[in-house]
Amino acid sequence: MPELPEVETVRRGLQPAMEGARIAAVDLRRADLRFPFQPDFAARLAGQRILGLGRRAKYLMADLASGDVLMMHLGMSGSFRVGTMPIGEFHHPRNDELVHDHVVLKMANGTTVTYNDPRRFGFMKVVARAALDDEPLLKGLGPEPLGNAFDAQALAAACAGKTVSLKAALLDQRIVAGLGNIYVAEALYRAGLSPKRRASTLATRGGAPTAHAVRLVEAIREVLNEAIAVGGSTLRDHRQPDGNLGYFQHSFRVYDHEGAPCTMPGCGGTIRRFAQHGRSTFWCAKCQK
DNA sequence: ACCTCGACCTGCAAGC
DNA sequence: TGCTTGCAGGTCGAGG
Repeated sequence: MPELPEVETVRRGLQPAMEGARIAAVDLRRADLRFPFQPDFAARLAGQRILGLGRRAKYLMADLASGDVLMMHLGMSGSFRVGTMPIGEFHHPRNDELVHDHVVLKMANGTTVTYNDPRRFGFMKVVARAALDDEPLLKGLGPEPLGNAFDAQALAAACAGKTVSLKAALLDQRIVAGLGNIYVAEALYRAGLSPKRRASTLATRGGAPTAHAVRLVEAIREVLNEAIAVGGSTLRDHRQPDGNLGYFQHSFRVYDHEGAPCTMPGCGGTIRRFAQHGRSTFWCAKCQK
């Protein structure tokens, strides 16, 4: 799924249809996604005006006039459509994809916002805004990688003493929130750091950031900003709500590039793939140390 | 407390 | 052609 740049792209695409609009009714097409919908889920949405649509990590957060917040997570294969028109110039939904339309928000102005998720790893949940600080799903989340709280100091402190690999640390949403398998690979490559390196090597014994930590923070910020600027990455499942494809997949330098030559100037290595923590890691062993 | 691994689900592509 | 296998952008909870 959708990592931070894709979720942010979805947020921006949904904003015009959702912000300021009122939810007239909610059509729940099944009782559960990753877990069951709350019994009062639809009732708490019906009739509510959406004041704003935000994002925290990979969660979309719709602020409702009632004081509730609708949290939405796209899992691995979740996506939205606005309206009933075929989505975009590149893609027309097939009938067998419509069976995965699980939630339809019927807005008072007549438009519909449809959540589709074949694998159903995504979910939605309503939480009182006043209770957000105690929300278990948000509680342990680390800083936003594009926010002020995320810097080399913070990354080093979070990694200090960690015996896990750098790859595992960056995928850990408690350390930094929003990265996934693609952008971790791309950031580590740009920073010239091995995914196998121990996370603790980003900090000195005193816990201060090393030069590696500084480089990595810059690489993370850079790759996320570039991806957001072009609408995220489009793999087989994901597309923007307006149907347009993201373009960042054309800018992948290592992810899904097994066997390709390393493009770092003067490197001459080859991009390799191996399994790490049950997921594919792509990297160049020659220039990532 | 840490860390690893399996589980959750469907669809697609590659291999036989 | 059809079957089987492995893989996919995430995360949680059980177990070591």
